[in-house]
Amino acid sequence: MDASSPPLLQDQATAQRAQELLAWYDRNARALPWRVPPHERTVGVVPDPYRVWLSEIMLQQTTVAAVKDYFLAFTAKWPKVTDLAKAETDDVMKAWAGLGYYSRARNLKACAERIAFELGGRFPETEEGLKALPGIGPYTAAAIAAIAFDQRAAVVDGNVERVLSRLHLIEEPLPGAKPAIRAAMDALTPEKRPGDFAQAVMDLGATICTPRRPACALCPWSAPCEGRRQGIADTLPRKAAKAEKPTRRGAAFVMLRDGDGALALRKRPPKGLLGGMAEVPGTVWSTDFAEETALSAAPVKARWHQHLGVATHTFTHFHLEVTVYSATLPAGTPLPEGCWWSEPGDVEGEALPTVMRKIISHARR
DNA sequence: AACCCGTGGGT
DNA sequence: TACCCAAGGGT
Repeated sequence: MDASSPPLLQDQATAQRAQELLAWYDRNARALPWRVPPHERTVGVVPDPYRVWLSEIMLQQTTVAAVKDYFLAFTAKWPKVTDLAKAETDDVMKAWAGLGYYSRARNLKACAERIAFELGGRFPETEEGLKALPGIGPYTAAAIAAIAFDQRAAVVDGNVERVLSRLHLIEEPLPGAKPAIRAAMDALTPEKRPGDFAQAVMDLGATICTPRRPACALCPWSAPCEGRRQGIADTLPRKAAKAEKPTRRGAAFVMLRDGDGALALRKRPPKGLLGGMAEVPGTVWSTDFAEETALSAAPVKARWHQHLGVATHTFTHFHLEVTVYSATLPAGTPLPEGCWWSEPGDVEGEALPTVMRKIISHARR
């Protein structure tokens, strides 16, 4: 189905349903740093596509609360897409550190360069054009097209899946239910204010139609909601059971320079887990890590001290336990290839993912 | 198509 | 505590 053409099934009841949600949104829209509030949009204020794009990338699988400060920091540092395009990749990775899913940061930089240097500094205004850019998939392309360019696009994220699976009592588990949900959103999305409509469904999902204990009494779609009528709204959408997470183990070697306490770091390979981020040198993380032989993997000969316990972290698909060793090296000790010294005041600003900050912190115990 | 890819907050 | 989940994309 082509979202750019009007839906054949936008009958009167469907149109009214959309208008009821927009009216709710006019009164209840969340105020967010990247958003133009509905009352300003009606006066002709249009959101900056750069800010819409940046926020949408940051919000991929990431909560509003976590994104806010990063968004403000990025837009203060790089006010326009051309600023971001001209930035050093390392600086972008440092600014992204802690937000997770680091391929987003690399794609963000690549996308900014494409727009600044190949597209004359302008974002494509269609879903198709947007989706051709790195880091922009079906959801993000639709969201930018609708929010920044008033294109009628079916924006489907996790909120939309939850709200519409309840509204229409779609009981097929995800991801199988995606086509039906997408069709439902397409049928519901109005010609006018498609961006506000998308954000309205998302706000509804975030504040009323929540995963657990939805506040159906406050919902503007309470009356037509089939899931509520059947009393099973809070069980939808159904999802396939997920595999359990194995535990991987490894060791990390915290090298401190005698005198100033500088910390030795190195850069991870550009792709894969924590790609392109800084790390404390260590072993690979595996399910059959041999604790006894860990020290033989130390990057330099030194008096290694093993810290009690382990640093733990949980990734998307595995748990991690890291045995932490530390040593103080005499100033002038040559570092292994690829390592650098990060001085105490600089460590916080390095492109260190959260797991590495935990490991460094553990070395103080 | 199924798997890989982070993190923090809520329950 | 352990699990769920969040404005998903790439391969």
